[in-house]
Amino acid sequence: MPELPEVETVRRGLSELIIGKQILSATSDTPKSFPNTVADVRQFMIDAKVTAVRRRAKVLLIDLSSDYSLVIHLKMTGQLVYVDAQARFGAGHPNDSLVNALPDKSTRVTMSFNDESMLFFNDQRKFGWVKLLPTAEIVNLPFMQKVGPEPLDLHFTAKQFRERFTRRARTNIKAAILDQSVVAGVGNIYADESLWGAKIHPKRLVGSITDAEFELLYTDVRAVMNLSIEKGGSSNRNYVNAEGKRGSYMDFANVFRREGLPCPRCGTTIEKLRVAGRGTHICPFCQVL
DNA sequence: CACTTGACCTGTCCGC
DNA sequence: TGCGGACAGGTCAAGT
Repeated sequence: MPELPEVETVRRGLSELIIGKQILSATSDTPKSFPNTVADVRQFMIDAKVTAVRRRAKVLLIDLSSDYSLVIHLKMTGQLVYVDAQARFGAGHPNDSLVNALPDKSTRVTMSFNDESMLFFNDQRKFGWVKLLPTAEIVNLPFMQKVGPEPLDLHFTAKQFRERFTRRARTNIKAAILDQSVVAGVGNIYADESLWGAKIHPKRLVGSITDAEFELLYTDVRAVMNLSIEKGGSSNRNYVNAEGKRGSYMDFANVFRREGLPCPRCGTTIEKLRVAGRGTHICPFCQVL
């Protein structure tokens, strides 16, 4: 899924597309994907206007004028795709190949707005979810309580970054950096990319990593995420932005899904291994145990 | 507590 | 062409 840069890309897109619009309908055939009752939807969602679109870690928050919010996690294969009235009804719209097919068999939630535009939550694997909750209760959710700091926060320092890892000293760095309670938003792609950037082997124990290496990792996590946001995220398989378009970060990836190809830094053949239960890509020359 | 593994789902790809 | 198994961007609930 969508890691921080992909969710941020969706957030930015939706901010431009749905703020101020009034929700006319919201339906789902998949209770697991959208557990709220019809009565809740009617009372707190229908006729409400979108007031803001926010993000915390990999969670997207759509605030409504009812003081409720849609809390959305895309997990592995979730998409939020907006379709405007012209794309729905007009012929030859530039977007039509991607958005005219909606809804499709992976559509889990369908919403419509007062300008005849629509928003679809699609999710092939059904791991993701949309939940309608009072805005004030979001901070009390268990995930929100324990999630770590935003790595792109201007006030987040390298020292704070390093100190977040002390609790996880006895595990490997890949497992630790994927742990959302350590730092928010890093997933499998950006874990591999940033560890390559900092020349740290993903199996290195956290306790063995030096301050200088943490400084590099801090810099690379931020650099990789900023670049990916600039490129509209990574479309490894399913990911698309709010307009149904793919991101291009994978064209700039150094190791992720590049096994068998040369390391851009030294030319050594990139290898794939398994670390923390996840497919993991390294340069065996740049990243040593 | 910290750490590891399996479960949740659907779809695709790869080897036989 | 079919079938079985591994694997896929994430998190949780169980185990130890």
